[in-house]
This record gives sequence, structure tokens and C-alpha cells, in this order.
Amino acid sequence: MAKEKPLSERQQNILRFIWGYVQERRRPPTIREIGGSVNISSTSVVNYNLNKLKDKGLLERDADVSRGLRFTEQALAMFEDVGETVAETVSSAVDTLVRVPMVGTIAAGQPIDLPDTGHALYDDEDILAISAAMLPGGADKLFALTVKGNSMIDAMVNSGDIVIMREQKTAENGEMVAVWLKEDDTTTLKYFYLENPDTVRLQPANPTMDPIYVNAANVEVQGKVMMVMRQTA
Amino acid sequence: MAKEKPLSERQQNILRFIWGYVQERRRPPTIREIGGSVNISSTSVVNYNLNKLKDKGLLERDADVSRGLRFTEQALAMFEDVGETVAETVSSAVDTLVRVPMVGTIAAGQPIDLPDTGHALYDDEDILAISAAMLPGGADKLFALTVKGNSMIDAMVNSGDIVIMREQKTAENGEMVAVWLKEDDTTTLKYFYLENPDTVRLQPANPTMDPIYVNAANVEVQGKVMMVMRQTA
DNA sequence: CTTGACACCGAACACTTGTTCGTGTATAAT
DNA sequence: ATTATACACGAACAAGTGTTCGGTGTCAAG
Repeated sequence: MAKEKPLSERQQNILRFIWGYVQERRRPPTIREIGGSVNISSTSVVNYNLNKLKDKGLLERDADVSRGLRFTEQALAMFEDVGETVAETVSSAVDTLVRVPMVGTIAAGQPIDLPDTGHALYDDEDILAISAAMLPGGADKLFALTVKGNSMIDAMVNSGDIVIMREQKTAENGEMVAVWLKEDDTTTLKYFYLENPDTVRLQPANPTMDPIYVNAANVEVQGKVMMVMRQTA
Repeated sequence: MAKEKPLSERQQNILRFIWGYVQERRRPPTIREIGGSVNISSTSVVNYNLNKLKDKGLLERDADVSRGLRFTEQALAMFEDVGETVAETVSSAVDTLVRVPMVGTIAAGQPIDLPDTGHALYDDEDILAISAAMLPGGADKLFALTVKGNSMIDAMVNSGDIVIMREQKTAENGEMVAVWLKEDDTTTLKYFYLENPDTVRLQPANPTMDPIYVNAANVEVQGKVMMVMRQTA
């Protein structure tokens, strides 16, 4: 792309006019309509300026057709910065969401049923949407479970709470995970620490409660807890 | 509007072609382009069919200009029913979200700073978006606070959790509320019960903990707790 | 069988629209 | 002083595009 000079005032006015015209009439303007709006009486001056805007990467032109103008993505981004259309604003807002399927429940006495790959099959009402900033790492392998029973109070998790998890078979120290304790037939949500190759410390979220130490062979990591949500109304 | 006959196959094909052409090239097609796409060799037959679609309320036509076609809202709704455009799908998805401003913190030793009316002024990064189904009653008067300190563990709320609240000065029995206890200089989050006109029972969320009974005059309700969210990753 | 409505068609035409040409002015660089 | 570039302009032209006209064929109703 040619090295860019700033847009002239006339060129800015042309862009604004084209934008407004497209919003209102759902088609691009003609050379003569553009000229009329910015007080250019000659079609060749309009043509010259449109070619400058094309050189600057803001317009595409189709030759030898009527109304052969189109904004480039760069130009559309420029207009988005100004926030001029609801549709584009909306579209960019949705890019900042992740959509998490509600796939079932979690209770102490059974391992989690992990979801099948992908969740395009879920109905909208089984999808929980939330700001992506709340769930770093993107939407990959996320699912949500509803908690049944009071057995996870040590994790500061109540019955009825929603736990959002990311499928994961191993854990890093300090991560909150769902683990299935094979000998106890129990699922628990706790912070994971590998004390030594044989021993795992599982630390409750409630800081007033003591950790438990279990044999590493007894621990089956089922997922990383990304978020807990409690509806209170 | 004239009594409508069903669209002919040719007319359906014309509408589909126009739709696809507009999506791809960002301008309406010419009479001749339409004719070429549906095997009509005569511009007057295309003209005749476009006028029929206009009579049926599906197109608007501007006379004596090139590419003077536009879908009516009725036609756009028809296409939406088919779910053909991302923009409209996205727009309807966003209608199922609420956007909650993050306005500050909540700690035991101070009353909440309630936000000013409206939150159009907040930056995007201070807005938390979440499925509307999770927050019944709509977006009115919602705000979010980050918890500071461990003093709300009895509410099953950890330091760092996010509390979403709706501004409210009174409470119904069974609602979880933020209350400022004047004599104690304390904010607490508890389930509210008016035991008698003079006495309020404040019930911790943790079912293993005992309630407190306070003089109703000592209690200042500051908002209803709608949701608690804990990031664990 | 006749009539009217509808759908279709080619051709001509009028108008719209984009491109090209030749020219002029101002400014910056050489 | 000269040259190059940017910007500007009116006019002419070619091509694109929509409208109109006169006509044909099919089908349903009377």
C-alpha cells in the first residue's frame, strides 16, 4: 500500500456521505450524487478523490458498473471506532463473549459426566453466555455443571451453584480442580498441590478448613474449575 | 396491500439471488444481472416480476436510478426466519444478555458506594456481560462489586469474588441482601427475615452457621444480591 | 368458442452513470 | 527557472441501466 498522507477534508466528507447514504438507501451512491453532496461539480474530480481513497485502502471500486463502490474492512473498522452502527458494535461485543453449555450436575457421590466433543448441538437455553474476560483461555473445552448437595461447602460451593469447568486430566499446583477420589467414591472441588510424587494435598477453598492428603494414585483429575456462579435471586 | 398469491418459483429465485448478491457485493443487482441469474432474457420480464414483488410488499423500488431496489422490512423478516445472516443472529443473541457495570468493591467495614443512575458512561472493560436467564428481572439498577476481605465467608463469599446486586432499599423475607449494620459499622451479606416489626433475622448462606438477630432500626438495606461469581482460574 | 387475466418476450429508446481528455493553478523539489 | 506532483475543473463520450411498446402464449371462466 502506498505511504499514506492524512485524508483531505474533502475526502473525509466523501467517506461520511457514502456511509450515511449506504445506511439510508442500502446502496452506494453514484459519482454525481457524491459530487452533489460535497460541492464538486465535476465527475472527474470525484473520480480522482475516490481513486485516492482506494489507494489509501479505504474503498474498493468495481470498474464499469454503476455504483461500483464498497468500503474495505479497514474503512469499516474506522467507522466502528466511531461506533456509528449498532450491528457492528453488537458484533464486536459478541466477540468478547464465551458461550458455555450447561451439561448436567456435579455431586459428591459420582464422577462427572464429561460432555462429548463440541457443543454446537445444545439448545440456546442450555448455553450460558458470559464476558470472555471472566474466563481467560477462551471457550475451548468449557462446560457448566449444577451442584447437587451440600458436600462441597468446603469449596465455598453451595447446592444449586453453577460450576464452569475446562476439561483437563492433569493439574498444576494451585489450580482448583474437580477430582474423583477412587477409594472414597467421591468427587471434590479443591486446590491441587503435588506434595511429592506419591502424595497430593487437596486444599479447601474455605481458608478456615484444613487440607486433606491423599495418595496420588487415588486421585483422578476431571477438570479445572474456572468459575463458580451462585444465583441468589 | 393487494391480496397475495403465493410467490412463483421465479419470484422466489429472484429474491434469493438479490439477497446473495447484496451479501456478497454490498449493492443491489441490475435488472440485467437478475435476468442472467434466473434465465430471463428480457429486461421487461424482470421488470414485471420486480413489480409483482413490490406489489406483494417485499421490495421497494426507486424509479429511474440504477440498482433502485431495496428489501422491505417484511422481506428482511422473512429472511431472518431462515436465519440467514450473522448480523441479525448476533443481534438477537445480544438481546438475551444483560450488561452489568463493575463499580467498585464491597468490604465489611464500610457501606457500599452505590453507583449513580445509569451506567452508559462506563468503559467496555468495566462491563460484565452475562446471559439474561441468570439474572431475572432485567438489567435495571444492576451493578457489580468485588469483595475485599474474608469477612463474608459466612455468606459463602470469598475475597475476590464478584457480587452482582440490584439497588433496593427494602427487602422481602428470604432475599439475600447487602445490609449496613449501623451500630457495628459493618456491611454483611445475608438472607433477610423480618421476624417482627422490631427484629430482623439475618441468616448466613452457609447452612452450618447460626443466624444473627438485630434491631430493625440498626439495619440499612443497600441492595439485593442477585448473583455471586468466583473466578478460580 | 370467446374473453380476460396473467406471464412472458424482443426490441427500441431514454436516461443514468463512469471514464477519459485536455487544461489550469499551486506548491515543493531540484 | 524548471520540473514534478497534487488538486481541481468542464466537456465529451461510451457504456450501463431502467422504462416503454407491441406482441405472443397459456389457462380459467363464462
